[in-house]
Amino acid sequence: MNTPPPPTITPAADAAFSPARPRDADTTRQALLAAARRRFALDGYAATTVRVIAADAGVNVALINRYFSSKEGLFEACLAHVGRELDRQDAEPSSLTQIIETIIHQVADSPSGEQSLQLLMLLRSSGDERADLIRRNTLQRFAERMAATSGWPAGRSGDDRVLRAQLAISAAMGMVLLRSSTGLEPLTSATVDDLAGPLGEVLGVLLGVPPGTAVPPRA
Amino acid sequence: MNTPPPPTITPAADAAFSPARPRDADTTRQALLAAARRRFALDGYAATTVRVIAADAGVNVALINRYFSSKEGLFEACLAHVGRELDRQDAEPSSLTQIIETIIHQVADSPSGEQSLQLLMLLRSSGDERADLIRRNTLQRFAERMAATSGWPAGRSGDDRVLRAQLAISAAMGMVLLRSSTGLEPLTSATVDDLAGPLGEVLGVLLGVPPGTAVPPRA
DNA sequence: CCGTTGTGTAAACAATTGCTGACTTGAGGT
DNA sequence: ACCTCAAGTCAGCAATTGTTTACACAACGG
Repeated sequence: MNTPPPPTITPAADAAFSPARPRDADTTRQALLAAARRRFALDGYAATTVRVIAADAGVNVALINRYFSSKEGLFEACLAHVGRELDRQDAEPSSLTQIIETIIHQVADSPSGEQSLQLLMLLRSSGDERADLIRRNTLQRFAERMAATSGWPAGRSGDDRVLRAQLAISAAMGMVLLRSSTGLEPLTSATVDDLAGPLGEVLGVLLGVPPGTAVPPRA
Repeated sequence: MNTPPPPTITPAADAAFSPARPRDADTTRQALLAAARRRFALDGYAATTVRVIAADAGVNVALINRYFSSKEGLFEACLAHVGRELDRQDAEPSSLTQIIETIIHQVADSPSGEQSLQLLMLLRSSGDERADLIRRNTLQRFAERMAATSGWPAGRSGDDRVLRAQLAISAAMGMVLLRSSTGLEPLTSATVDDLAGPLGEVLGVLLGVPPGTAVPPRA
C-alpha cells in the first residue's frame, strides 16, 4: 500500500526516549489511551494505525492488544472515556447561560486541545456496532440534558427541544471539525473572543434564550 | 488485517449485473466518480477501498488507476466535481433569504442524498496536500460569496463577516455529518419542515437577517 | 476479411495492516 | 539470593491494501 503519511497535525508526543520507563501497567494504559484519543479524533479511525499510536505513547505495539484486546477495543475505551468525561463535566444542574458558556469554552479551545478532541471523537466511527452504540448513547444523554435545561416556554414539544439541542451540538461539532481538519481562515485562527459572540447567538437561538437576555459577549 | 466491513449505509448500487455494458469510457468514468463520491463522503477516504468503489460502479478495479491514476487522483476528481457543482449552484447573485433557502434544502435533503454528499465531501481528507488545497479553496470561495451577500450593516468588518459565514457553513455541515454518521434521533429522521425553522434562525443570526425579517418558517 | 486501437478483465505484485506467539527483562516477596 | 510472575520486546504471520502487468474482447477502418 502507499497511503500517504497520516495527516498528523501533531508530530506526536516525542516519546522517543524515556531513559527508564517504570514498569507500570496503568501508566502505559493511560499513555495509550491519550495517544489513541488524539489520533482517532484528529485523523479518524481507519487512517490511524496501531503502530503510530504505540509510537506516540512510546510503547510496544503488542501492548495495545494486551490491554485492549484489539484496535476496536482501544477505540471503544477512548469513546467510553469521552462519555464519562462529558457526563462529569456537566453533572451538577446549571443554568442555560452556564451551559452555553461551557460549550463555548469547549469548542473555542485550541482545535487540537483536549476539549475539542472529546467532541471530535464523537464524530469518528469505526464501523463497529458496539462502538457506534456507545457514541450514540453519549450524544443522546448530552442532548437530552441540554434540552432539559433549555429555556423554552411551554407550548414547545419535548421532541422539538431535543431536536434543537441536537442541532446545537451539531453546530458546535461542525465548527470544531472544520477548524481542525481544514486550515480555513479566519475560522481556524479565531480566538475565543472572536467566536464567543456568534457562537453564543447561535446557541441562544437554538436553546431558547429569551430575546432580551443578551448572551455574555465574551468570556 | 481485519478491519470490519465498511460502515456502508447504502449497500451500494446493485451493479451486480449489467447484461452488456456498452464500452464507453466516459460512462464508466462517471460511474466511478459517482460511486467514489458516495463512499468517500459517507465512509471517509481511508475507510474506503478501491475495490469497493469499483464494485459499486460495476467495473474492474484497474480502471480506477487507468482513468484517475490513483486512489488519490480519484479523490481529487471527486473534490473538483463538488467544487464545480457548488460554484454552479449559486452562480447568479441572489438575495440573502434565497441563499438561506438554498442551504436549508441542501442540508435538509436526505442525509445520503446527492446534496448532502457534496457537503460531506468537503469534510473528508485524504492527507494529501493538493487535495486539501482544493478543498480549502472551495470552502473559501463558498464562504466569501456568502459573506458578500450577508445582510450586515456597515460597522462590521469584512473579516467578521467571513468568519460568520464560515460558522454558518460549519453549522450546516455539522448537522449533515451528525445525521449521516450517527443514527441520532430525532435529528436523523427529521424532515425538511422540522429543520427549516431552527436552521433558518441559526443562519439568520449568523448572516445578519434584520430582526424583523422572519425567515420563511417552511419551504 | 484482418489488424489496430481503445476498453475491460484477470492475476499477481510489494507494501502495510492488525494481531499473535515465544522470548526477555525487571520488580517484589520470602 | 532466588524465584515468580507481570510487563515489555521481538519477529513473524495471514489478510488486505493500492497498483501494475499481461492478456482478452469489441468496435471500426482499410
